[in-house]
Amino acid sequence: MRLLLVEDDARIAADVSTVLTGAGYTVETASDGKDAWFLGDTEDYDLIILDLGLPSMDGMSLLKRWRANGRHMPVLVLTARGSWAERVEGIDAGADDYLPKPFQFEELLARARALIRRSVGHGAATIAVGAVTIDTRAMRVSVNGVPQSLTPLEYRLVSYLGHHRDRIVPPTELQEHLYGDDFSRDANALEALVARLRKKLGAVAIGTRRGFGYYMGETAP
Amino acid sequence: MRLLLVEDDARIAADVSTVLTGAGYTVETASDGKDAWFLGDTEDYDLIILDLGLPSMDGMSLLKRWRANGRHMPVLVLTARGSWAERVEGIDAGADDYLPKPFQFEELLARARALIRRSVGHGAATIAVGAVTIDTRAMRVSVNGVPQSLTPLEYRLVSYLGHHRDRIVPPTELQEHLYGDDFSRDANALEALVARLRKKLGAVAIGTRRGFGYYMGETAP
DNA sequence: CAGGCGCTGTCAGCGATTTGTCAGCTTGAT
DNA sequence: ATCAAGCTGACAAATCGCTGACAGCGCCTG
Repeated sequence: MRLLLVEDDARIAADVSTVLTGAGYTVETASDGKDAWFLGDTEDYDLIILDLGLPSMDGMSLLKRWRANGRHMPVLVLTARGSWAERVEGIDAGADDYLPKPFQFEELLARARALIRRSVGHGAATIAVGAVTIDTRAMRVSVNGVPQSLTPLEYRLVSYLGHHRDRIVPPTELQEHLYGDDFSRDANALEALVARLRKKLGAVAIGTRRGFGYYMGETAP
Repeated sequence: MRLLLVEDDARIAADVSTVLTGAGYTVETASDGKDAWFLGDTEDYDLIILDLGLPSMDGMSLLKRWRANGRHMPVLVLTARGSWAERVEGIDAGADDYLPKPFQFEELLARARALIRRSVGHGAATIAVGAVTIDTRAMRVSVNGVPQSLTPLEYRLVSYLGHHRDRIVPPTELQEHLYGDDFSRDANALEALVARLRKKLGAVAIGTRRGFGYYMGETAP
């Protein structure tokens, strides 16, 4: 984990840095606003610890400018104990957490852990099979990077096949998944659906094993 | 946005609930640990506000059990002003933020906003999508800089879609977050609401993906 | 307390899209 | 070569979402 500590008081910076390093983080330090701005804007940190009241650019503007530039890393703001109005401003400027000075190092560490823990695990759930990519979060499917417009039923079908890639899925299983317990449909409905899908995703995207079912990906001959 | 407030003191619960509702949230309340446990474990909330010291199960265990079950919605913990050691414990148990009582309602709101926007992945308090700008702090929406007067329900809808921009939001999810557990309404109520909103924000502000849901922003065809 | 107003849910009808069905065709296994 | 499984294009039916109108409700004002 890589942290940026923005703090102008050299002694505090050294102390905090020591504690953080001791806790297993890689710590870089910026002592003035310009450095901080540059580093925060160009480098990737897992967390930035930002002291308000810096020379050459105040911390609040720094934070606002990072956010305006679309930087989403977690930021923990350190500040002198202030009024709640000040805290509200800091939070709305895009701070993720706020710690009044003086603070216990344990509390700093706990909050740092919490922020880092929260920022991971936002992984995009996408499945890629051949040229086809399924973004399950956005419910969007693309072929060679080109987004396709699928109907709800079509999407459910690729999604199911994608989740069960490299496996032959029997038609009965697909019917069950697509239509639930509603038996009324002709067996051909599924075939027609597959045909329409292949037209959008490319003929090779979905394979047929005669007598067994459909599949995406690789299956033993 | 749908919130769960866990608070055993009925008067505090009523006050806080009123404030939150006024700020445009859908608020549900649990007054004891068992209810809270069940709701937090089975329902989808954008934020849980948790008072420590409940009858029948204390807040800290509640939080730990949710986390152990893999629930990672943001949780804001309310507690009597305590030692930093207690705060550290709360944070390590999985709390996302911590607010000592007594507190100013503005600060509660600011922290709630911060947690919600962070959990959906952006840093700033205003959300801009196309011509539409949502100021979550002032609860104002403008189109091309021109402020619009929205009804409370309309605001909740844009707000939710804005927070989840570039993502298709299924109608069921919207119903849940607009109406809470009161699911008595006709599906058409939502459609009517969208129609009214489009009349104010412009037809292109909110997109429809037939069979999937509504969205703001880019979800290329 | 009455009246008015704004908000929101319900209804009914309309297009447009999606999906099932049918009929004929292609393909692969034996 | 034969036959059944699977494919495809066309058409019809079902579904979904949009809209304008209306009504009930709560709230404010006079």
